[in-house]
Amino acid sequence: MPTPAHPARTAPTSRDVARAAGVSQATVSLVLGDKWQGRVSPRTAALVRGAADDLGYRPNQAARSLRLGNTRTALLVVPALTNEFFARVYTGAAATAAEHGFGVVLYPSPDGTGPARDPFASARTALDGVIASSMATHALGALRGTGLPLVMLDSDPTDTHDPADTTGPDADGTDATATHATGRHAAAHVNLAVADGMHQVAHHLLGLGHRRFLHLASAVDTWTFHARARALAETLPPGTTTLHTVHSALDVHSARTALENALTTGTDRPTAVICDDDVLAAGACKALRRLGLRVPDDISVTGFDDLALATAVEPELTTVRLPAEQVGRSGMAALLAVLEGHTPDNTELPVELVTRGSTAAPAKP
Amino acid sequence: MPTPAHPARTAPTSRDVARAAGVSQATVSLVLGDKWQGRVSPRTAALVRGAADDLGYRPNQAARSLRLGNTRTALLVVPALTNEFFARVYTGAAATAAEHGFGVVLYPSPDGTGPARDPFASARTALDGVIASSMATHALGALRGTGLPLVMLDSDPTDTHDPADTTGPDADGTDATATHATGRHAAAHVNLAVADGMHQVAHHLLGLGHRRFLHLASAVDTWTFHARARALAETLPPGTTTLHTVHSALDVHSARTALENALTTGTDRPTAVICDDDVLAAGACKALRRLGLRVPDDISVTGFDDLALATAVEPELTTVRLPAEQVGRSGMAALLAVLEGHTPDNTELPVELVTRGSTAAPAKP
DNA sequence: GCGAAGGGGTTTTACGTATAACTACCGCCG
DNA sequence: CGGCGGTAGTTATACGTAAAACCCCTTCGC
Repeated sequence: MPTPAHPARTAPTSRDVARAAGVSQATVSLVLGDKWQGRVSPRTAALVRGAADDLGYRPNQAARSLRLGNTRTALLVVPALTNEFFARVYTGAAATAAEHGFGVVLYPSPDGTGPARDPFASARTALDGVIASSMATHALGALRGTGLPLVMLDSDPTDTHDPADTTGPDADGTDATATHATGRHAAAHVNLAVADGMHQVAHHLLGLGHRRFLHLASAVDTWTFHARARALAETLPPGTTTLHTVHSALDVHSARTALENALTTGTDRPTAVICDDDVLAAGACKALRRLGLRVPDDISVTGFDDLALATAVEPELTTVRLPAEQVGRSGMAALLAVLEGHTPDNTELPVELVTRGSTAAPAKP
Repeated sequence: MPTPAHPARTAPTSRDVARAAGVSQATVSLVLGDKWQGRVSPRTAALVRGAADDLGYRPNQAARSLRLGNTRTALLVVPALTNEFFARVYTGAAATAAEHGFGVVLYPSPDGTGPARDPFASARTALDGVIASSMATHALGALRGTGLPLVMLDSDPTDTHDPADTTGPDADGTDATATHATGRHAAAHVNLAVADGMHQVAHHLLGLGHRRFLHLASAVDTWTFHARARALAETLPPGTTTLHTVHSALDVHSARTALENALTTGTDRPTAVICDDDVLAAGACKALRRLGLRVPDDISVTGFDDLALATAVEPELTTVRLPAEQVGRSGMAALLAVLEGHTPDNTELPVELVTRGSTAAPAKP
């Protein structure tokens, strides 16, 4: 066996590398930090590098962060990872982060809606910035007041006071400081063109000949869903079309019962159900089947998001494809820009209608 | 406006708290670390606490980690978060971690399969331990050699050499050290009773009268899928039953084409398709519908995992419910135990057959 | 022949925390 | 009255890194 000289294995430090290379610790730091232009000879630099990966040296991140005052880590605040959309947002954000030597740590709501005292306690590592979905209502409150750079996803772009538009000025003098604080972290916005998406859905259905619509909407009280509802209402010509709205939680079962209730108590049946989400659309399809209606022959259904679910169900869903990974990438890019001192523009990412088997011309009466 | 005495806002340190409370920094550390029993008077302790949250003091995690030599952070290595199962594993792991003041950072394969040089580069923060799914084949190689405590999820429990059972002893003397190294991080295992799950599926179908089976298996070459195949083969009585196997990637489209190919070229049609995953089952249902076969009247289908998808499709899938969150919780608990010096037992979590509409007695010929 | 300019490093310091080691004070017992 | 133990702190140090400040030697311009 090899000499067990040092049985207690501890990670090699830059000083160990220095000793091995016969130079000072400072030199190691310069070389490995690529700051040795004209300060260290190429020979010595090579020597240091050799010693470093002989020893398998990895800089201690804690020490690095302490010295540099930054952590190269961002927090992504989302409602729940089991929602495929947000899993994809994370994937995109993490990819862009990795390209810049950043990491991403998550703060999803544990149970999907809990209050969860402190998002920053769960993120053991300190943070350089935050990317937050407006749907992550469980954490928006705690976000204010932290002077951290903030990027909001799919939230009201006219709202610069960002986290929580609650309450006016407080009683005591904290008002001025609060204004100052929110002013400091120049919040950037990354939004999806959800209004345009709803436009496209509506025009698609109008073009097929539909006139009576039901909007199966998310019960989550968030800008993105308000924007969809508003866009839908504005697109449908009044007088010649009717639009009813039903709200539901974002799961298949809730959607099914919501739609069953709406249709059994309903007046004249809609010919198309427009859903805020593919999950809702899947629930809608189940409800319709239960009621003996065929999709799309008797009634059309549209979704939103283009999740994997959209092509897993039968018939496949006509839906609006959202560039989820791109949301994450753009969000992280905006955050990185803020961290470099720039003030990025708000971005709005395009969406695309995907026509599949769940929509067709309405049956002749 | 309030006096802008200190325009450059920097986070308060323990020294600031000390100054505000009129004590030394060490005292602050003692009080806030709850180590002041008999060392600091209750009056002073209260004073310190008051000053601390007046200033909104939060200990600098980087400094803390540097001093303590640990980060209270674990890495969870999974194939992809868009797989609902692993999103739920994360949720469970993060919940248990939070209860113990730990954080969890993720290392999913960016594109679902990439090689991705270094999992630890992406995790900017240093790590105390690793929890890895055996399906995260992209990272298993890099995991070996890091002396980090390791918990394996759903991998061969008899394999203690854990990451990568590749290669025998190497050429040079690294063999001894390698053995020593793997010996050091006493890998714990958290497994699912997938074999029992397959037993239950098989007995359910046998009980309904099925005799000709097709196993739509995952093409991923991993212990968990081998275990399922083996369990299935062992459960079906030879002679009176037939079992064919088809492999597919883990997405709806691949599953659909795989099954279509199998059934169109096939000999005598199976009466039940047993799938390794709900996603595969959804694909199978689509294939069968395309071939004009009704589920479950003409042919039964079973899934595995009990994802949300299982109740979103029509008919709802008979499947095996896996306690995904519990996998994460148990994995994190095992890791925490290792970090406290214990050597936890391998755990096997029970699974449960959920009978739904995709299975029925086979049609009389 | 001498000051200036660099090349090639080294020494030193700071980051914020946790804790070991030390000090000062007081009451009390022998 | 000297010492001892307990109380209530303080001072000093270490963690590993990055970088500012310094230092010495050689070369070069004039």
